Amino acid sequence: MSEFKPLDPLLHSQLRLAVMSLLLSVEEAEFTFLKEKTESTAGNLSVQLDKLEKAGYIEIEKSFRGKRPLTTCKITGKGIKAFEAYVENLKKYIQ
Amino acid sequence: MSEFKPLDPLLHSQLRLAVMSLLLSVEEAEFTFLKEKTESTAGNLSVQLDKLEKAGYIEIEKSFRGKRPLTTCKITGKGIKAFEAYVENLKKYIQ
DNA sequence: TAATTTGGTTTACATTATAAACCTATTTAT
DNA sequence: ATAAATAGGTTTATAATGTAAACCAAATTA
Repeated sequence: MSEFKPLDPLLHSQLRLAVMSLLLSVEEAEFTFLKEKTESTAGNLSVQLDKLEKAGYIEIEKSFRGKRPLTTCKITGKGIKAFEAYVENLKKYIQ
Repeated sequence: MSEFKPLDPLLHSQLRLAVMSLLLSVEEAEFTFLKEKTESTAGNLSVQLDKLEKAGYIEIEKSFRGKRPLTTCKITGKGIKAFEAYVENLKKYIQ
């Protein structure tokens, strides 16, 4: 009943979890949007996005808007599944 | 609406959260009980219990059962409040 | 043309988590 | 009686993680 399954360390991080949460609702978001919503520093966000991408939880597209770089993120199917599993496991910790 | 409040770092840790979760339901638990339920190593558990105690989230009593040392833990009012606040904040991350 | 801003990345440092090693005392086996 | 194993932990060393500060290139503004 009260079994504590391991919590995916990639998701059990405040900033990465916030990012995933945002991406779940919007399905596509710019770096600056994520930065504002999460109130993180750019450096921290950059690092954490990298990790999520390497895990295959999000996809990152780099392009230009006008002449400036633009980084766009979207969650993947794998990311959605991982998030859902994480939430299911987490619930057993918090009832 | 979708504001991400900071998650108490003391509780946003798999093992410490599991411990707090257990202590909430039983109100008093022995070291070995916590160790079995959380499937943690004694060393890790020892360290994490220390942190929870230093934060005032739990109380640790050391005594003897027969001739052997016995460590008993119980959650404090402060701990309960912190746990509840953590859960409230966390919910905004996971809907 | 110098300073500031945008949109980030890289790097260095501090914190954290974890396992391994250790410790003291007790119990069991020889 | 002595040695080996077990109980019930703590301490310490190392690896992993999170974060901010420093940095960079290009564009914009003063």
